[in-house]
Amino acid sequence: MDKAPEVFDRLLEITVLLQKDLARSFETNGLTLSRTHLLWELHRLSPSTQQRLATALQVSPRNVTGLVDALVATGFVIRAPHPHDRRATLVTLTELGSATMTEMASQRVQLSQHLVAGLGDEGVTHLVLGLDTVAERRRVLVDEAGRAEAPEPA
Amino acid sequence: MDKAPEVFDRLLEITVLLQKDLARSFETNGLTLSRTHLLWELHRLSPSTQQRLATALQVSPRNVTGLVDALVATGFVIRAPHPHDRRATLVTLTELGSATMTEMASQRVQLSQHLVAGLGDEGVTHLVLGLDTVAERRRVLVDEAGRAEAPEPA
DNA sequence: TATTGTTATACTCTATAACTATA
DNA sequence: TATAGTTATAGAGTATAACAATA
Repeated sequence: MDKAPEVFDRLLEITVLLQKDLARSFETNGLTLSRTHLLWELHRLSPSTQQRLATALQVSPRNVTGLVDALVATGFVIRAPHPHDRRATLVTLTELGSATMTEMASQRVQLSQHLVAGLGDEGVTHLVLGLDTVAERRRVLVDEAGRAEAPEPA
Repeated sequence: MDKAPEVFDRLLEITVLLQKDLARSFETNGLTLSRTHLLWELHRLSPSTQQRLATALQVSPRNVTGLVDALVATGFVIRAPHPHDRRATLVTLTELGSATMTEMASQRVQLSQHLVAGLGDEGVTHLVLGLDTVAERRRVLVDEAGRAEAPEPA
């Protein structure tokens, strides 16, 4: 009974569903998945240039321009000139943006606890260990593929 | 050291990365994530009406029309009239589509095994148990939210 | 010369609404 | 009357390329 072959499919299926759940819940706040993702990174990165956000999100600078435009229009962030580099813009969370992210952080903690309810401390530890292993192995694979100049995993 | 609060974030992060990896590898075959998703469902559902695909993918019928158009144009599927219902269309994998999905299935098995390498049989069992628990708990949450008529998890 | 962000352009995914042809 | 699929329309996300201002 080797269950390894199914791991990837289960991981993908669960998270696709969770993402759709999330997207639906964001709509309530007038947010989309991509915009929320940016906001979430900004929550960590404090005031940040768009360049930095583009790198963090692994997305084109042009894309960030559009997302920030929308978030400015809806009042979640503001643009301000960079104090030392007049080419750059600093994007900052407004109070609304900040409050929304704080709220979301606490909802995520709650959600996490719901999701693992019934596993027990040991079960959770095993799950996290498993997820970390997967993340690490993925990184190794990507590195190898990158070095071979031939992206190949599917 | 309660690790439960992080479970959701880790799950999301890993799968977002895996999805991007996947999308990149699909490009090699002239496929996108959504089109591959449809192909993957079709691999299970044999000849299928577009309506059924729309339900399986949780997507609008109009959307399926577009995806199938693209897959027909690139030779992965064909449309054929439904034998008993002249309103409906049956979508079927071509040899190319079928071969591509078979190949992908085997690549996913390989990828899965890579991803859990180092965990050991027991570790894998724990991981799968954890993922199943999460999936089950999510289902319960969605049901509850649905009954309360107020989608609420975040 | 290199970098930051923008305008221009284009493609994909997605949705709703109105319509056609069946059932 | 209800269902299967399409046309029409629209908005969001994404990318590349060309360009402006600045470093």
